[in-house]
Amino acid sequence: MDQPDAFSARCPTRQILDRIADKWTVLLLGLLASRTMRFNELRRGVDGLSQKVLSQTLKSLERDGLVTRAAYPTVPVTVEYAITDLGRTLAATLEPLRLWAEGHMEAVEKARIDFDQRQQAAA
Amino acid sequence: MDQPDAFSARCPTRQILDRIADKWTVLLLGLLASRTMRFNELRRGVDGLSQKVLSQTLKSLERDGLVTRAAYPTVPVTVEYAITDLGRTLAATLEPLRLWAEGHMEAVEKARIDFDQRQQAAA
DNA sequence: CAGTATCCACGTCGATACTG
DNA sequence: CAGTATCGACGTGGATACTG
Repeated sequence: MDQPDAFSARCPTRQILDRIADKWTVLLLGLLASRTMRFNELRRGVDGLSQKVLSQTLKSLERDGLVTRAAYPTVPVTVEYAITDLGRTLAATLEPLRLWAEGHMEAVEKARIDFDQRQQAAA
Repeated sequence: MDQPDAFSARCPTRQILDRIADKWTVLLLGLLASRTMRFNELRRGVDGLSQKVLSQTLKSLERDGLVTRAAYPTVPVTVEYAITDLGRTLAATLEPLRLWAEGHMEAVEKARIDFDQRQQAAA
């Protein structure tokens, strides 16, 4: 049987990589790794994330077995999102990514300025 | 001064996260981590990646200081893409992501089947 | 070989309004 | 509170053709 290989477009791994290598996935799993949260709590936790995309992303994460959704018949309804064991293993590999972005922000911004100046000089 | 915070839409970190949490970035840096490669070599190495998107992505990676581009005036022209030290630190955090996708592919696919069946049963 | 330029189909996203 | 439905603007991406 074939080895999983993300470099091959036909491998299901490719599609999974596309889903997990996603800004919102990184941030949402980052939040849920610390504790269970409600829908609007997540919405407030991730600035700039619309209700529609949050809803879509959570549904994908649930379908992929990364989070669970629990609805309680209170009035109004209460819904709790929790990370699964599988999701926790992913969150552990995603956290360094967020930390890299935060830690190397200045280096990247400097590189951009240098690059843009070289472009300017060439033109 | 503000702490970098990817959860805030205004922080530059967010934009950087958006660029690095990308399928093609993961795969391209994965290839370049092992050795310097030519344009068409990268194209062949990443199945399903169009010439246009490869070109765009490489330009972004170069601008962000993650890869370097060296053109040699041969006929026809030879262009070598190499990873930088900064890029290497990112590649090191991206590789676990690709490995996670490859390693947990079956678990995710199983979760999807289960989820879809529950949806079916509910409808 | 290593791109760029152009066109267009497509999906994604935000905004808005509505519901149990 | 936690969504869904609809719409329209937008950008992304593929296919194709062309260039130094």
